[in-house]
Amino acid sequence: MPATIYDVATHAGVSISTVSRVVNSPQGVNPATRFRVQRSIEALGFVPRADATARARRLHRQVGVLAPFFTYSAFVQRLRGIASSLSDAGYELVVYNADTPEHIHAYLHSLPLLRRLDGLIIISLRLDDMLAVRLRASGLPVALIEATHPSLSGVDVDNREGGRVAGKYLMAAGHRQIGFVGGDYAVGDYTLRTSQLRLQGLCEVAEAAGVQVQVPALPANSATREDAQQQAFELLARSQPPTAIFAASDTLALGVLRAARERNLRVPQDLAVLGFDDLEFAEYIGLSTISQSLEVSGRQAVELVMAAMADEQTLPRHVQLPLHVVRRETA
Amino acid sequence: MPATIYDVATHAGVSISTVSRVVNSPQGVNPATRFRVQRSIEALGFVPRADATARARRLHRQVGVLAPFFTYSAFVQRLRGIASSLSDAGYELVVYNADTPEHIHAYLHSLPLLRRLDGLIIISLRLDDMLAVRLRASGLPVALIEATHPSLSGVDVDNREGGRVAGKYLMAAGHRQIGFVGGDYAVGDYTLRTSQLRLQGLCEVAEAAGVQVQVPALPANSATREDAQQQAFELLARSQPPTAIFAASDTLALGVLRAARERNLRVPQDLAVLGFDDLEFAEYIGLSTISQSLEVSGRQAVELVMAAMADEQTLPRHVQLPLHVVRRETA
DNA sequence: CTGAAAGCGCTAACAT
DNA sequence: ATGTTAGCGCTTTCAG
Repeated sequence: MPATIYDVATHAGVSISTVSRVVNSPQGVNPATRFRVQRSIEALGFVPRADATARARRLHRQVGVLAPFFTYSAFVQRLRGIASSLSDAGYELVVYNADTPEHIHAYLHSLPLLRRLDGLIIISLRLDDMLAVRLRASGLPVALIEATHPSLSGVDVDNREGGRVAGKYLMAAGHRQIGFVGGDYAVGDYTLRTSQLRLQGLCEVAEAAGVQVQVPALPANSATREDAQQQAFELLARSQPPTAIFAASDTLALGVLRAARERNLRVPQDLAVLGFDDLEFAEYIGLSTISQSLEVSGRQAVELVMAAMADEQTLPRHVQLPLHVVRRETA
Repeated sequence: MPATIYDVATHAGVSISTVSRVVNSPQGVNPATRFRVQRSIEALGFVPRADATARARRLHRQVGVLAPFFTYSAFVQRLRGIASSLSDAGYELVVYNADTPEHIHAYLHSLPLLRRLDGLIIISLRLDDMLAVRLRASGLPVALIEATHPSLSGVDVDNREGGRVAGKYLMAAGHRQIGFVGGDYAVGDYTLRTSQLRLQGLCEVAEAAGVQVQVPALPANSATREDAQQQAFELLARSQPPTAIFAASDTLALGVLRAARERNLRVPQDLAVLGFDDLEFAEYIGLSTISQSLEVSGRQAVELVMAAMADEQTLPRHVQLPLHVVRRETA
């Protein structure tokens, strides 16, 4: 059994308060006593147990991340930012995998009551007003990533603007027939419709310039590479196929690339392909894409929860990250 | 403030013990009383606080994962398996990102003493005897992934055999000049040398068949795509370049693929490329590779820690996962 | 079947 | 400067 604060106190011939003090505010204790206690601490290998400390302080030094987990690789990128900021701040990261609406619901309702977390970061989940307000009232500091809500702090990007940026970029390269491939990952009522927004942005600028946007007839209610491939096949089979395709995510772009290869289309000469996200593999495969600074969004979210943790009354803050196209080889 | 067990007790006119009983072992409580208490629980929205319960039970329902985090995407795949098994078992997952030897050291020494975790899964870290024995003695149930040690449970694959499998596969396809591209991600003394082992396996079977293995002159002390690309360039510039390259990981294979493209080599006609890991993107890009069932390894590790948690005295178990080649388009 | 009371290992007033 | 003591919110003997 590891040593407790009582063992140290006995060993050093002082009270537990003194031991606690030399651990937490050494300056307030007599140097001689402090030294003696420190020796005892080392001799016994004493380390305050995190749970006992957490309980007494009512501070757990853990923040949670709730997300429709590995279904979408952008998650990992954001998590990387979260993890490193959190660890810099001396907090642990606990991950809640929520792939189904039921799981999400359960977590969202129990997490605040369990009181094990100092803060919670919610990724890529649309929250309705009731839930947002309830979370806000629960006392558990929250920050959103990708989704936003007036009553909760959040980081996001302007997805519609992302679509515009993509459209302008492709038009500037001379394309007059632009295809779109998209789909959102569905998690019931929590589903975020970023793909839709990106399409809207694309349409806006295309329409203004008199350029055609071709959207697959297939329902875009999924976000896998396979779906994207099918969508691309459909587009490419048309009488006047697009010369460029904007995919709503890098993962989907992979499907488009594959479709192009199977149809023996050269990229970007025969078909330009532009993704969205700038995932790690995008650089690897030379995919041109719209970067949304995923890692930064994670860091920002940590700042936001921290702010909420520091002052529960503080007003929600919203930050919008910039978007920019990363030109590589596919468009 | 959320309701406590005292509030419920008062509300129902019973003692806290009774409330605790209806929550934890309802069958031992008079149905009438139980019903009354249950009504109070619902009325007050009582949920036992996880930290208080954890403290009283000395069971936190959290297991940690320590790994040189996002440096290697195989991590994510394994984490997926861990996360889902853990959540099935009603445990939370806390992630410790340890990119530097210092961090790793610090975590390995503090985690057992902090006593916040019920178990720990350590990924891709070589532990020396002293550390392994110390961990074993610490009382914190541990399971290793990718590394193994006699005194700790672990899941791994036979990396040397992986190299053999790769070599045989490539030779069966007729290759007589096989290149190798490799490198291990370095984390000081904790560095695992799987790339080396895979190379050894390759050399074994190649030698036995009188086939040349070409290894880059560059020191392979890194594991990035860029390094792999440089290594591949070097190999391809030789007077008798390899007709196939075995990359020690899928990520490295990406670099080889890139090098091939820049040299205008058709894959697999001019150059066959075989990876290792079977990461998610391998399927996307049609990369032939050696699968090592990453997700399964995560699930297995959870089983191992759970076993260790159930009985601290239990002997360490070691499981070795099978390897198989996944034939796709690059080899 | 139910209640009283002793922990769990700390921190943080409050005393001295 | 240091010690005493009351929590923190549960679980779990031990009595009754």
